[in-house]
Amino acid sequence: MRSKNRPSGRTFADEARRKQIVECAVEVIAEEGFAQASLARIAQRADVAKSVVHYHFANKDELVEQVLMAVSMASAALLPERMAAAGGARDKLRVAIETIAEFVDGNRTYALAGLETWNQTRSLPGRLRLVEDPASAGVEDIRRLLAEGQARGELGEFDPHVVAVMFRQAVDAITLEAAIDPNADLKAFATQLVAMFDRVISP
Amino acid sequence: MRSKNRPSGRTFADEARRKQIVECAVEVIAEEGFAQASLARIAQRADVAKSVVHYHFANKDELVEQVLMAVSMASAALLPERMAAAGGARDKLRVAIETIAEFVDGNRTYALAGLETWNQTRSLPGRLRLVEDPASAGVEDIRRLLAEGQARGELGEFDPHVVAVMFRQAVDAITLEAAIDPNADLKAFATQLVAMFDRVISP
Amino acid sequence: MRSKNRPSGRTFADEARRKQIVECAVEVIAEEGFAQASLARIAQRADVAKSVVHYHFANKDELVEQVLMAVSMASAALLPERMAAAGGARDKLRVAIETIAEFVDGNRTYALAGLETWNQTRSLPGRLRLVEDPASAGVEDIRRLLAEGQARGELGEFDPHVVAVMFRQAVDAITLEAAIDPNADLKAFATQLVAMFDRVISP
Amino acid sequence: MRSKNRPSGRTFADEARRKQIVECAVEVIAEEGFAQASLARIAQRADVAKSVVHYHFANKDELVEQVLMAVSMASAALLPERMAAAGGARDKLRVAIETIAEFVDGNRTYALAGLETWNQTRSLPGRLRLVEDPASAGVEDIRRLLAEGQARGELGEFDPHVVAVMFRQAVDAITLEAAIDPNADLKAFATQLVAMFDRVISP
DNA sequence: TATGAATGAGGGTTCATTCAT
DNA sequence: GATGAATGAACCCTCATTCAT
Repeated sequence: MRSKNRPSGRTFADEARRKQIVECAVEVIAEEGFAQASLARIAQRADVAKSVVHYHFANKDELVEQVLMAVSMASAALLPERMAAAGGARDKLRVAIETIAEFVDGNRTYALAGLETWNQTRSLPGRLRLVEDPASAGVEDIRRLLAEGQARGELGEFDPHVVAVMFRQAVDAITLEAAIDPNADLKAFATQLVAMFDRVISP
Repeated sequence: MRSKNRPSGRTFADEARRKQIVECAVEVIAEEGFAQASLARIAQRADVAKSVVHYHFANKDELVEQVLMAVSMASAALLPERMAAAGGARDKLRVAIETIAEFVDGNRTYALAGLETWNQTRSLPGRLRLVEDPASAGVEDIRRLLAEGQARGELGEFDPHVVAVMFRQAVDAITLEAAIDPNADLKAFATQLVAMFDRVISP
Repeated sequence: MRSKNRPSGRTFADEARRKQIVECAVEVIAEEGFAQASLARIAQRADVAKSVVHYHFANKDELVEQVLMAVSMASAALLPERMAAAGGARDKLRVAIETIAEFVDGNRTYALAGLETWNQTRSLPGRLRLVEDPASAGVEDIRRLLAEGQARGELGEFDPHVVAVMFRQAVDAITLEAAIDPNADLKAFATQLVAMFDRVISP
Repeated sequence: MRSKNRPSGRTFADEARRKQIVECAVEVIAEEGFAQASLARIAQRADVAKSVVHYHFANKDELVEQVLMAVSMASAALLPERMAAAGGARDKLRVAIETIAEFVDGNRTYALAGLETWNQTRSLPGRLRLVEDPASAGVEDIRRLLAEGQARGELGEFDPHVVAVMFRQAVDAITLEAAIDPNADLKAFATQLVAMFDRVISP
């Protein structure tokens, strides 16, 4: 199994196949749900044999991990850059919400797959996590951003942990909104979220 | 199958067994995850044969439905009464959050099982819902409460739908907090949530 | 188990229950097929508990045996008397066909249940027969009737065994005809059968 | 599942395994009865895992369908050709009976499996048929043959439907004769059947 | 008498995984 | 690189049967 023996020495073709399979997994998960996303179903969608999936991924867990990775990559593509460009903590939070909403809007499949997968593989006591929370930009990062904003006097009084957690929940809410109603106006939804968080963290 | 022949005329003993099995299902779901909660695993926990579960429940869906019911019952026991007793919309929201946090705190297993089950059975396009969202007290109810508060001039300017959605997310957040950290101080968490929502909806 | 301990000392009520259950079994078998006729389904139809069936019958085989018996009894009620009243072998055969057709016509449920049950319990090498062929009045009896008719010079030349076998098949054909087409004119069908057999066995 | 992806593009080896499994199913059905022919039992006889059967057949119905097909193929191999070669209707009927008897004689397992399967899957009101009656060469075909013979003046007076039905019953009778007595002289049995039908349909 | 409750064996089916080619 | 074939474990479910009450 290449993926185990020389993790960094993969062929281009290799890499392409992997990406294709992950892509198909994302689609199946988003459209039919995580529970329905069997290897057979994914392979069928990729129009390859079931064993091809096992040739490229050591086991299903690795594929799921890559799905999470792929979604994480895709969603976080613009985020750091844009947040860095933003002025203060308030602006950064606004930009984060808007960017994520924009991403979800343009990549509903990825977003929904990420949420589905994340929910189904959430760390339960005893169950090991595969990767870090992909879609939420990291609760801890946000918490720190908020705490620093408070320290700088830019933000008002509130519990940074709770607000950071609710930020992650807001991200999920955007995706859920998209899943429930394919015609939902996510931009407007995001605007209202920004307004809400702004009211919470303003001095 | 009693559950088919006389759905409303169940024996005490019958009902007791059903409750016991539902209880075991709740525990397995909470501790090992919905996907791991096979009938075999649940029966094993109840220390009965697999077929006993089928004797008391027509099929797995009925059992899952009862799990959702049980959680819903348990969580909603005090909520309506307390909310009715509360003064205005702000107070009602505060009471709701505090009551739910109190419930989750005292019934972490139930709360987590509810969230797990709810996530796994969430309506995907094409998938039918069994029962209404149990843990969240109904987004629509909250939205109406908020909208009426605004109409009365009691509350400020904000999008009632978005805030209602975030209220549901807050409820989930409480449960997740409890799941992630068994020692989490949910009362404090709830207090901060109340503060946050209060800032959002105040005039 | 009464039915085992004192086979001839059954209560009236006992006997009535048995008959009722057998009757329900007949109906279920005829309407839904032998394979679908589980004890649960039969008990449900009789509006009694599944265990009641086991109280009155040692096991399922005994119930099936009784079904075969009941059908046999019902179908053979008039046959011997009418055949005895008939003149020669040709007349006896005619009367037999007509009587059976009449019975099937008036008791399609019984007839179909008999055929279904008989087919499913037919003696395979290794499998023991429960009772003798109920619906067909006995191939051997017919063979003897035919052979004696030949010996007496009343009938022509033909193989009594083959014709007897085909007589049994004719009986089944009547039932099948009724099963396939609920509006089939069995009387006419029987008339044609009589004509056919008459041509075969006439001198 | 090959059988789903490319139904007409099966490998040789694939086809061989399918044939082997069908063959084993035929044997189990013939020797132990249709009701006893579970996938486990069939797989056991084929000396493969139960899941192998599911790899080659989508479900049990497809396997049963193939059993019916196989029996049908085998039994009808020579029939059309030989009947076409026969002169008139009387000759065709004679050839049909003799050919079928010959087939049953040389393929008792197939014949019995066909009869068992056919009986168990016979259309009850509400039950769908998988394929057409395999073993009986089609009642309707025979009826037409007879009616045309009558129209041509080649045959005498009789009900073509009833005689066609009895022809099918004769075919079953041959198989049953073989099942009841492994040493039965089917050739002689067929000869007598031919004589019988000849007497019926001759002018 | 009657039955509610329980059970183990077995049913068909799906699945992730392995392996020879 | 790729895959067809096979597998065993586990899944949900049905069944005839038993037994205490």
